[in-house]
Amino acid sequence: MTKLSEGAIEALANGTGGNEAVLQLVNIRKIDGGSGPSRFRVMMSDGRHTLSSFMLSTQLNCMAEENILAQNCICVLKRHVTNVLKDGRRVVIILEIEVVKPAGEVGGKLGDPVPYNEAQKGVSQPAPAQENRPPLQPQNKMEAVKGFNRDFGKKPPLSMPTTPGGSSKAVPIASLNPYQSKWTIRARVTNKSGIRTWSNSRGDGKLFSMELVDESGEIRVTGFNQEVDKFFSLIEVGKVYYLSKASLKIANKQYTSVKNDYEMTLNGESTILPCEESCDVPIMQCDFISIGDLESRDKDAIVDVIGVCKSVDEVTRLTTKSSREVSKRSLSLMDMSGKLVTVTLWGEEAEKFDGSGQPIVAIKGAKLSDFGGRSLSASFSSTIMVNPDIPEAYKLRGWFDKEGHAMEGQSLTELRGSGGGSTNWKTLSDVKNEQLGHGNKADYFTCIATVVYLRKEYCLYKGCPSQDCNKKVIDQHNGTYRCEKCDKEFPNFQHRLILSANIADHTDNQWVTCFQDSAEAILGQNAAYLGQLQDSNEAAFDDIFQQANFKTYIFRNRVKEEMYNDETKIKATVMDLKPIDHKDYIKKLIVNIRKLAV
DNA sequence: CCCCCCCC
Repeated sequence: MTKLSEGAIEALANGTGGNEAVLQLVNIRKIDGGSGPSRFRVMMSDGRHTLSSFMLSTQLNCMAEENILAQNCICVLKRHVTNVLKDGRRVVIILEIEVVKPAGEVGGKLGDPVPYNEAQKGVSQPAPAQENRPPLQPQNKMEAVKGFNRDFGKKPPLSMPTTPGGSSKAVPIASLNPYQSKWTIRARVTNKSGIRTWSNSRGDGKLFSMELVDESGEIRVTGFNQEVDKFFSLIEVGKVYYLSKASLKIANKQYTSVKNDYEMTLNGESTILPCEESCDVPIMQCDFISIGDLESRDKDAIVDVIGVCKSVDEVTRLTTKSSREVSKRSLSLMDMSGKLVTVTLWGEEAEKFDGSGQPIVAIKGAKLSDFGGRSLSASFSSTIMVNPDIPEAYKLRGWFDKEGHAMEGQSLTELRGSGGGSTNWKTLSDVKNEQLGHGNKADYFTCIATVVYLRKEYCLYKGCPSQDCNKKVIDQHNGTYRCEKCDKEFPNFQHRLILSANIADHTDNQWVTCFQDSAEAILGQNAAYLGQLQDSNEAAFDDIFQQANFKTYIFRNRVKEEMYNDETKIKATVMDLKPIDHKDYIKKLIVNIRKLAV
């Protein structure tokens, strides 16, 4: 029998509620979120009182939508903040909640709770303390120390300071929303961009952005034009500021790992003041995932990782496809999963990185790539911390010095190319005999093979014209083309290639799929021209396919098991191909012959 | 109001 935390509702209603209260959900209701995400209002009971002024933070909406939070379920309130409205009423925003008994396993309403209302507050003031129940204590020590949500409305606790010069209190970042405009937060700057300019059809200007953190959460802030002039030079990474009044809008998650549904835009009303006194605002909010778990994450996911820098490469300069010069440095991180992953740093981060002494490196907001299996890229929005002063870092340091240093570790990033590791050369029969690509992960191999057949049917498709989308568009037969991915209609499309090729070596043959770049390389023509030719000159189009046959290349392929109506098949995709460098190839053959001779 | 994430 689950026991509810009697008295918890009264404490929460008075802003003195702690965490870990066991409550029953009495009612949950979706309210119109206007232009923002929908919100859920929740009524909770502690068996004695009910209170309807709970709001689910939007991050937890899925718990309501998936019916995890449903009428009658028993929950533990793990983390919350209290917001005081203009009229003095309090709203309890649920930041973290755990269902300990699902709705289906609870018969009905527990006890006979009556609605708690503000009127009772004055009368029953000391009542809860006299009762025979343990006081509500946060179980988590960290929360007890930081405890910004206890004692709300009494003396200002450490993390809920009085604003500079003033009467009001700083509010937690997690409580910010677009519907309240008069607030001050106190937060630490964890990341600050440079000044960037832009120019497009909608205008031009300059901007900078930064990331802020406090005990409750984090948020991204952007300043444009005048706000750049006003605030950019004031902001220093690592320092704490009071920030008042800015616009909140829905964050576009595509571009950031900052865990907040909103982001902030500085406006003419905004003020930023450095916080001079020392305080316990955290350094950074990270949600580290184990390096071993990177294997199961999707490509392009934005993740936080921490590991020992086992090895580091020299910095190199390279020119990008768009002929930009950039510095690059790769390093290898290992954690207690015993797995290693290659991380690429760019630009200034690459230049200034010092990996000597195998430091602990934490990266917030790294992008997961599927290059060579799994690798990470620390991009402009990432924050790199060397030997950060956080518990995870000390734990890893201790582990590595004691036992981790002796481990070989297993890399998720397959080394290949001339530097570092060796190319995984296979014949096509090896690929089948060794069952490459079977199991959950993809395998990569390099082979020398000859194109023996190209399927010219369906090799061209109408692709989305927007940059880097490439998704197939739907011809609406009214002169417009719809892209489901961009959710837009266009007056045009661009031809893209997806070419099925049969390649063969002396051992076997294999169907492979070539996308744009590799297909263009095989056909020796670009997709736009092929698209044009397909409709205008069939003979010339056919000829291109004839000419492309029986040419030999070095293919780097990826093989992976895929499901096609209940049947698993191995799908091979060409990652890249290049002509044979005969000098290199002969060297390789000589090495192979020597091996046989031993 | 931006949204650049690069290379093998």
